[in-house]
Amino acid sequence: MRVTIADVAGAAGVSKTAVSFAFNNPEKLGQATLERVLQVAHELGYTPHPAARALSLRRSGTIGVLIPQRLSTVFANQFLSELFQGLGELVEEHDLTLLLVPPLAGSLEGAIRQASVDGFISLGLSPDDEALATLARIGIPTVLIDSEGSAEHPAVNVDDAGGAEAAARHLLDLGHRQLAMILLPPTRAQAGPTPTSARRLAGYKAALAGFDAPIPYQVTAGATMPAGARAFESFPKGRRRPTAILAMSDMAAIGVLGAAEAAGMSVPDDLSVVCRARP
Amino acid sequence: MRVTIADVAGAAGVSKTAVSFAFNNPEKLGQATLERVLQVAHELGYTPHPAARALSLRRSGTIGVLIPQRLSTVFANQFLSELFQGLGELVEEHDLTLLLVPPLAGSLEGAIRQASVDGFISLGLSPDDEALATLARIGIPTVLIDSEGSAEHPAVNVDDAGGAEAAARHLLDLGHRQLAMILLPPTRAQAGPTPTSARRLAGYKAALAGFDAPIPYQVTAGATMPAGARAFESFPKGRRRPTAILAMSDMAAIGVLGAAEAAGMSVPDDLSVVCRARP
DNA sequence: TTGTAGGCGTTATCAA
DNA sequence: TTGATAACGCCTACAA
Repeated sequence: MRVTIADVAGAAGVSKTAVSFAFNNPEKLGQATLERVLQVAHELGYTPHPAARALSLRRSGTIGVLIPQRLSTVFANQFLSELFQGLGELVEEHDLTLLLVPPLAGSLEGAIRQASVDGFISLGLSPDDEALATLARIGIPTVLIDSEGSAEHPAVNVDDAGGAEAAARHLLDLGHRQLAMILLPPTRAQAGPTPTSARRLAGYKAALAGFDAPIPYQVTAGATMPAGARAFESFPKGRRRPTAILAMSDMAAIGVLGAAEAAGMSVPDDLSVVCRARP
Repeated sequence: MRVTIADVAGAAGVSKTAVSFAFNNPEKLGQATLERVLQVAHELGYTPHPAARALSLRRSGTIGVLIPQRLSTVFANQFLSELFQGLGELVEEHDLTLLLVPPLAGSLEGAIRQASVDGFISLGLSPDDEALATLARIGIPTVLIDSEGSAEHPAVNVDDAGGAEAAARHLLDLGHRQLAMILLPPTRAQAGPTPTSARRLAGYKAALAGFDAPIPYQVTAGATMPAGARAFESFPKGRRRPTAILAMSDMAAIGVLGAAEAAGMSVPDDLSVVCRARP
């Protein structure tokens, strides 16, 4: 049986209040009482029950991270990995803990119910996901990352357009005029370019608007090395051969590097390649 | 204000028990009542308070993972990453969630107190860590990974000796007789070989015992590529040149690969290299 | 089938 | 400074 505050109070010959104070408001207790209570508590191995504490304080001290993917895929993802590093440092500063909340038996909503958290951080949840509505109804503060914000849920997002524009301008500033863009493929869910792809493309175009360069060659490639290599093969040859590549996917860019090397080209001497760390 | 079970009961015109049953023992309710309660609960956005539930059920539905390192370092570690993949799948099967518990303000003990968990999995905690004693006193079931087990705490560990023996035997079976071993360096904390290094070395020796091979060349190298390259440089030349390497560190092994290639050797034609995925 | 009441372990209010 | 006592929100015998 777990040692409760009453056990400690009994053993130390004081009231439950005194024991509680010993842990939470030590200054409200006499020196002698305080020491005795703490001593007894330690001997008995007493620790406040977190759930009882959370219930009473109406605060659990943990932040939940809503993960729409399976937990197993999270750790392989470079972007998420870095995100967690930052989150980890941040919550630590505030004496909080992180609760990773992947879908429970396929459903995020079920998982949300289980989780005793003070707030959620949601990763890339679709804006129309049921879970977000649930969260709003229950009234748990939630911040979105990588998805469209809404009235009840503020969002933090990567500046796709700005980043893309900076990347493109960098190449143009270097003097490159024959560019090639490797775009992200549409996802299965929806036809047409993904919002991310569209925003980055807009950024590229914004940069180009300030320069007198021919329209860049465009090709779509999945986020894999072979896809990147195929994209490289598809580039125009001769005069219109691109001298710089804007790749939206890291993996595709790596594929380009390999293909370029195989073709006897040197990066960055013969070819410049820019990409993003985001998948 | 959070919607409670009483609010739902009031709105639906039933008792709190009925509402509770609707969620936990639906079969104990009449069809009509059940539907009405569920309907009202949904409209009001009611969800059982996890802390209250945990307190009452004496079970929180989450497993804590005790991480002696800072959370930020965890995601960079290949071994831990794979471990989490497995853990993630496992807890999911049982409708549990994983709570990552890094040191809170530098102290694991403080973090343990915050965490409302049914049990802990501890990663590489030193057997004499205060936190383990605390855990035992409080009485939270705990399993150790990567550390010595004890009476109160069972442990799950990598079979260092067995794995090393298998690796060495594999090379010997391939016909190699001139082996080199790249051992792990002692940690700063203690002089002499680490327990891991010692167990693997014992495994290597056990394999060698069954073969008529000269005593392998031994060199110690840190878990870095340059250290591996230096180890390669230190190998004997000529007749006693090793034809196969047993490396205890992946990174060192990669260093060996690079150095071998630079030296014009082909792997595995001129040299065999075996290593382990564990850091 | 439904309702009443007590307990889970803390914290916090209010007297003493 | 200390000690009862009432929340906190839920679950669950037990009784009706």
